[in-house]
Amino acid sequence: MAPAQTHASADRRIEILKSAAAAFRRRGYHGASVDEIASALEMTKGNLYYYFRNKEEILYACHEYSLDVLLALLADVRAETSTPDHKLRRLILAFVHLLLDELQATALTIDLQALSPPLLRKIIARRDEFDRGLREIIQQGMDAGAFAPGNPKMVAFAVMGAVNWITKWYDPAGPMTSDAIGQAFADYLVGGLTRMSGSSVPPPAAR
Amino acid sequence: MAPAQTHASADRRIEILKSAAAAFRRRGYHGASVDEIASALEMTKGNLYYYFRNKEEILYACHEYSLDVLLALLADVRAETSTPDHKLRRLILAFVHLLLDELQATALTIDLQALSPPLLRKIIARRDEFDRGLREIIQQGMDAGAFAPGNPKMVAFAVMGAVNWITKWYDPAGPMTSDAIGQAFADYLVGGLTRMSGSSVPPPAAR
DNA sequence: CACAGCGTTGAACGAGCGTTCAACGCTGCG
DNA sequence: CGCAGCGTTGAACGCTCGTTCAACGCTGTG
Repeated sequence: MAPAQTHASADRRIEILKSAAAAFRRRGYHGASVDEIASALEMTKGNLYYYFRNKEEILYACHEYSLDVLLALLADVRAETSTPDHKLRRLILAFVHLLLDELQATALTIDLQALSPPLLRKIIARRDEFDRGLREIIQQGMDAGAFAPGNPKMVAFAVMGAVNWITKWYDPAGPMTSDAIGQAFADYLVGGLTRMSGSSVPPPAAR
Repeated sequence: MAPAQTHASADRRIEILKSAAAAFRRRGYHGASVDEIASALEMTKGNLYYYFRNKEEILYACHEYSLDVLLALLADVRAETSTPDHKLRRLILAFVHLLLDELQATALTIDLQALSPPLLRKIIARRDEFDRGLREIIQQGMDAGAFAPGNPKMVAFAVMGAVNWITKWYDPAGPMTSDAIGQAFADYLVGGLTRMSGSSVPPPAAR
């Protein structure tokens, strides 16, 4: 009946990850204490070690979880049969939504480099996978002439930066809902690439 | 003869700040040890306390220094008598250049929230000043019809995010020079806003 | 009722790190 | 030459925090 759980109460593990992600976002990996993560859940820090081997494994699991979610989204968008600009738009909208409403605004922002090399490599490999997917969409748009020509790698980095940076200023109590932010970002980041007609309008004045 | 120095060897202080900024970027504020900062300069950690009261003051000075540089740039650009799109373009180009070549790729990225409230407030006030300046330029462009209409606050956040994020992936030994990155980002981030004619072309297809 | 084992506790340990400080060498001035 | 003081040293202290672990309660099963 209950959903598949590899070992001990997977739900509890996820609660811990959410608390940890929030703490890591606020204070950074080294700044957040294990005790702080536990207290927020009204458990003792010793108890965390029943679910995770150590603090690093918690960080690793946070990144894994975020990447699971984001790569699933990417696969979803890729499978669509629509134009690159629709794909990019949907990707940004959903990314912002996931980031703010599901991932404790934390996804790819927290200290990757705190991980030891073997774990680090695994995370980087998957993050690169996401990057490549994003670049592919942008490249397709450029090839089709729907997007202004440019370096898709740089554009992808710019998009990722703009979106991930939201973490730094977003205030759930602020005037902008996560939806409104997503719309505004998609408008700017996709609209800015899109050339009016289906054909070749020259790139903007600036050289 | 020597340039103005408030107290003890200002040059030495700046060397320390550079080392600290680099360490903070790699490991984060809490992850970087005072000893690590000192060792990189072949000094002992005790000696750092001759120049700074404590670790927090070093972090504070890093932010102050970065903001000095960036606000000077902003004032410079503001004083120009050119169109908003030229201003924005120049701001981005120079920001990228400063960030990568002068500020150890560290500017606004390092744990602000590690600062105690009084210091934090001072930094945030100046960062907001920069934000306001950026928004103002964007607003002017929208008012003049040179930029597509939108929420200038969101656009400003997106630009700041894209640029500051460079820190996370930039590799001085990589294929892209800081200049090339600046060009690519300015093309995308400004070009994306710019509407073709001087007048009112409707915003892109997507709603 | 007895037993098993999962989830939990809280105390204790040990390492790392920020910070302090008394003492030292070096440089330049009187 | 002797003195003053700046810049530097390195050892020591104390606190925080990650991690360990033996012991405990609770729940459900035989």
